[in-house]
Amino acid sequence: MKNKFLLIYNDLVRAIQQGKFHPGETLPSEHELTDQFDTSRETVRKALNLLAQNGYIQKVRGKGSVILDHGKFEFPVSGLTSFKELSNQLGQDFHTIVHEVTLDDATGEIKKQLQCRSGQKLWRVVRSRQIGGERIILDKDFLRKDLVPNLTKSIAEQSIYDYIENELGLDISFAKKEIVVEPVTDEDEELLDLNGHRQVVVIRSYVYLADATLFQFTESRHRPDKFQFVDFARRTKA
Amino acid sequence: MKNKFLLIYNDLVRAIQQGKFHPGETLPSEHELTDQFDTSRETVRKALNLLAQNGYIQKVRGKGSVILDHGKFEFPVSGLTSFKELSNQLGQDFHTIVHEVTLDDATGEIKKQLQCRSGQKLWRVVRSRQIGGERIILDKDFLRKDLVPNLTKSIAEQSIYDYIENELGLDISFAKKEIVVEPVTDEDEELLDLNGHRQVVVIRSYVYLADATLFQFTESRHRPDKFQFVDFARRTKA
DNA sequence: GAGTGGTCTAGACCACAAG
DNA sequence: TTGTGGTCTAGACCACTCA
Repeated sequence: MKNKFLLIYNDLVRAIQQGKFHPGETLPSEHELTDQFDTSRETVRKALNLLAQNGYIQKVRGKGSVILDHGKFEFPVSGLTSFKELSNQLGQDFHTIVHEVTLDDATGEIKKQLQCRSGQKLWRVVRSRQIGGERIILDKDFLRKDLVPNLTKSIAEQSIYDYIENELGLDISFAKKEIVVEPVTDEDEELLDLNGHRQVVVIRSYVYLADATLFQFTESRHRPDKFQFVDFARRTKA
Repeated sequence: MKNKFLLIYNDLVRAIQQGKFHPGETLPSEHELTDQFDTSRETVRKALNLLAQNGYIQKVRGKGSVILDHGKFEFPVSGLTSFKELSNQLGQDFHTIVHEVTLDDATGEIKKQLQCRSGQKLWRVVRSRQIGGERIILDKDFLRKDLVPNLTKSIAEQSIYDYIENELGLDISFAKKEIVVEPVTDEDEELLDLNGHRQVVVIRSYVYLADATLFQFTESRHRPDKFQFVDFARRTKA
């Protein structure tokens, strides 16, 4: 970690999580933090803006940076968290079942969605996620072969994100998601323990790298009674 | 509009929406924009960071600010958009039916969620949202009476957000949301055209003002076949 | 009036991409 | 090597809150 503003950010997050500051209280002023961290005010402000973006504080002009009650909300399925990170956080009884790791030609809808040229090869990965003995989530991933040359069942059993970021060194940057509810398919029936449910919650994600190339499309199908999505949204100014 | 960086932001958004820049192309460099807008580079960067946050561009070191295909995704229920704004955007056949505008004592779960003192009065508003002749959404709002002294059926028929922001001058700033799927209640049966559906998608929102006071709790219950949520998420750095 | 955060400046040096 | 964005600085002035 070499970025000064990230150091400050992490310091403050830790301090808040350790309860050194309590919800409703204010952080030290920007001027004080500037002195404490021996830096410039703009750098402190960069760190504070990150804290605000992530729901730790709310900056109030004339008053200070107010600590928010961040802990009240966990973020189990929010943002770009991968399933592996999730299971670590929740520490429950998780298991991944890999049904398919194949290499196909890009066709039809998927091809259009991934903006592929003709002849582009795509990895197709199908996995069930088992939680507490029940298969709750069906994940169907499509990844561009030119960006991810090798993919094995064992990688899919661990974390594909881990592999992509740490082994391949690709930088996953942002995603667009759509959440809808749809009737169950035959595939859902086969690969999930639906418990009589006739609909699933479907999260379709388009995942981009830091250089703005779209490289993955994921369809994540959740049994509705186990689905939760948490979101923290700041209002965009006109 | 007096903020220079917002001026630049709005200029660039307009230019992108008008197709003066196309997806995949890059914006003029920060140095060029600094000259064009006769400002400092940090101010240009503030505007560009806003564009990136809102999914218009992706900044790539060494290359430039790449235009993203923003238009492919509409944002019908994302963020803090109110129902009124929605109907304007979609230009469909919308109608709001107000069932209840009452003043209650804060009690039980709601009281805890809004962090109220004893004796705090709360507005309780119940509305159905009719789209294309069908009652699709049931909105139940709870607002703090001390912050919103007057609320009428006619305000509830228009936009409560409008009233709060433009009439009362309160500054709605951010919200925490939870999305889950739940079985229908008797109230849902009565106030929605469920069309046989046995479950609804429930969005619970906690809405905060700019000074970090929590002032509203909303439960928005959607018929699943008409529900859609769209999200643009940037990865948070460690 | 003192203290807070919000905006803006004019420079500097660094890391990365592409020719 | 040139041009790009990323970080950082040391100041300035403004808008707001609160005593």
